[in-house]
Amino acid sequence: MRNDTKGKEAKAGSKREALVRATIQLVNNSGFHATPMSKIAKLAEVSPGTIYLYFENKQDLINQVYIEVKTAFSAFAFKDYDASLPVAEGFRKIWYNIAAFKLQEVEEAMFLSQCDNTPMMDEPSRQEGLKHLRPLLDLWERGQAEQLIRQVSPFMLYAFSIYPIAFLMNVQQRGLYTITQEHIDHAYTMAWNSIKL
Amino acid sequence: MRNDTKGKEAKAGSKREALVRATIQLVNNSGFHATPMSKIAKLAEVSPGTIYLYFENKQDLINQVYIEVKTAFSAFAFKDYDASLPVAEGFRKIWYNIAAFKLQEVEEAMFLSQCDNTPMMDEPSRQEGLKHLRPLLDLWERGQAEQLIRQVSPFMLYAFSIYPIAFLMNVQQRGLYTITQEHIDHAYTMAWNSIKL
Amino acid sequence: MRNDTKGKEAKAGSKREALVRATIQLVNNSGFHATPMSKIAKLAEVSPGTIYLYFENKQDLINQVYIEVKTAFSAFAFKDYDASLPVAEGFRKIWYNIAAFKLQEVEEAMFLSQCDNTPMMDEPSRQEGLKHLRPLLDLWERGQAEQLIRQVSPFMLYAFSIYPIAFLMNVQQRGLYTITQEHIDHAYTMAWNSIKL
Amino acid sequence: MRNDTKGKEAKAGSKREALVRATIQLVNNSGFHATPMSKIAKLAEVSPGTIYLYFENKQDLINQVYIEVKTAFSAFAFKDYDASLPVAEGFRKIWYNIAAFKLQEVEEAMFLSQCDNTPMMDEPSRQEGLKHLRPLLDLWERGQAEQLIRQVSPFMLYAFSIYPIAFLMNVQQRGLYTITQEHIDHAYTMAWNSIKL
DNA sequence: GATGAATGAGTATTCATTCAT
DNA sequence: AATGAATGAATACTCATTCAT
Repeated sequence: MRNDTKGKEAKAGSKREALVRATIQLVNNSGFHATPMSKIAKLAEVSPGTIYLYFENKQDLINQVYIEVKTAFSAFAFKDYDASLPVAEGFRKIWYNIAAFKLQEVEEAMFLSQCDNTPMMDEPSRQEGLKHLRPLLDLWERGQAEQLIRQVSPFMLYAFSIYPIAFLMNVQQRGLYTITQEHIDHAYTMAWNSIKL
Repeated sequence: MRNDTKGKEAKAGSKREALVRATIQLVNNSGFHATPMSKIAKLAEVSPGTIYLYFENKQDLINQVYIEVKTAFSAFAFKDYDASLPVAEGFRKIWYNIAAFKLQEVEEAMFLSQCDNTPMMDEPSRQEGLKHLRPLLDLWERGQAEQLIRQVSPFMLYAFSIYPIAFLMNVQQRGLYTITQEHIDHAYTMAWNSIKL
Repeated sequence: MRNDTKGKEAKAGSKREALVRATIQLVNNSGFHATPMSKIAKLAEVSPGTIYLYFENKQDLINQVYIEVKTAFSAFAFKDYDASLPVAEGFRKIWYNIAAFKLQEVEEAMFLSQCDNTPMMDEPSRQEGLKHLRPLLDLWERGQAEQLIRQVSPFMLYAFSIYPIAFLMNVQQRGLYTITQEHIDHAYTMAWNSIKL
Repeated sequence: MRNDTKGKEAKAGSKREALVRATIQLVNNSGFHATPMSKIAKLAEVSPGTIYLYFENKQDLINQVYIEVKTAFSAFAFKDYDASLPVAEGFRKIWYNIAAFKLQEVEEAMFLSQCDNTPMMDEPSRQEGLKHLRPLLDLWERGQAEQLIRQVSPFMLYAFSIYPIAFLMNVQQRGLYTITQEHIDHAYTMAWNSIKL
């Protein structure tokens, strides 16, 4: 059912897509430098040479994948979010969105986590990725103006309210811990308690 | 003036030490797989062949370095800590110790952070590294029994009170943020607020 | 404005021509093996696949280009030459023609020079190219019969009277030397002095 | 007789030497870009990786080989030459030396010829190679001052008296022509006739 | 005829590891 | 213990060639 239809249904761009998916998966399992291009090609059912039709080189490949996943992440994070919401409600919305992403879209989330904690990413792409958080930063600023949020750097707010979710995801991924809806609700409370005034 | 004194001042085992230091530094800058053994040897002023007198292979090298740094970390974390201290005081002590480590011993801290967020470490070594946190887990258990600490998994407590420090360190390391004593005090409050009942 | 006119002005066969021109230019700059087919196609504003409509493969491509340029060369060399001319006059005519070719049609001349000094050409094509010099060899034979030209192999006559022009062209091409009409006249004298009796 | 003694007699530097010889031979037969490093290694009976112990990369390899062969060439060219000799005698000496080199040390000579007529060499190395001809240029200058040599650029003198030898070598190498001592003497006369006043 | 996406064999180069000294 | 020259398997990337459209 795959080979026979490949030429037809899998139109333009499908190979690029397959490569992106393969990259995420393999980098998650082995890390960037331990993942050969040939393996990526094989998993994507594509010739090694084909990679270079869509990406300039290995670095460009993860750069592009990173941007793409980061974009998907923020789309997810701000889904149904409205900047006119009250601060507490807005934060709750975003926080639950991010938690949902990290715990459902595990592959993507793990990939981002590795990119963000490793020297494999080059600085320009990292900067590019940061931009996407703008609405959250704006929300926090508003919250601080309204005396609802602690008067500390957004880095600090992020560290204590968002970053912990990544840890929980990692731990669950390694099979050490299983996160239920109740856990998530607890986690939200802890996040909010740490940043609220 | 270098060669002639090397043999004297740098007794037996000094080469191992130099290799460990070199590994930490280079892995921080480039990642595990992007760091060649030859570079490690060069920075340690040692022949490539010598590495294999002290370590079985590359994987064994980072494994050993990881354990070593993790041990140093916990020694630091529990310095002057006494299990008979009241919970709040005990936590404060440990938390400030860990923060001091992360912000002063940056090289070691960054190395651990990379090990913990990357597939470069094998599972046994990872497990080995976890053991060192025992006293903190005990403290939390006691705190929960005394109704001082939230009734959630230690993973959750760790995620919201300890893990954020690593983020702050990363951000400072990248030159995006400078952490003062005042920031640390704020951070402590946020950490405590998130886990206290 | 490019695509719509291509089909009109550049009738059939124009693509082949463009490919030949592109090949000459690129091989001059980088050598045969350092010139990818894709680059040739790009410079000729043609698809890579199109090359194989006109040429069997890469080797066939330079073979054909070589023959073509060699043919153009001899047409140039024997322009206005008449086998009934006196030997000295006939040689002068041919020599100046060749000099003019080498110094005016630099692209073609450099291409030939590279083909003749490199293992990139296969022997059959090389032989094919040699045939074109027949009239010059005949002239020399006549000159020897008339005791005007040294009794040595035509290879020797060629080496000392014709081959040097290629060197001058190379040197001028590299910007080390500029050749004026006066230089050419001197060169002719030197050529003639070396072969005359 | 080779394998059994390899480890002993073939001390330091022997591998480099073998690589240089292999490079000359293979580049002569196939050209620079058509010669894979692996083939060079195999012919030199050395591992591919070993090449990079002695040479930075492929370009550095031919650069070094070129300089080395060019140096051997000029040592040969000016053997027994004494700047105090009369011009005609000095030129005869050098010319015969060069002819001897080109016709005896065919491998080296062919290698130089290919380097000098191909874009494979980078400009710095080419310049470096040129320096070696100094004594010949000095001799020509003196000859011009003494009204013995034509008042033309040394490029022209070289083109007509030295460069032709390379052509004869090529032709002989291809099996089209066999050069005897008598031919050489003729050639010398032709060379001298072209540059003398 | 013409295209250009796709291929996969081939290439330069790197690097963990060994071993004779 | 220590060295470092040597290895060769592995890797990123290129490019001649094909073929479905």
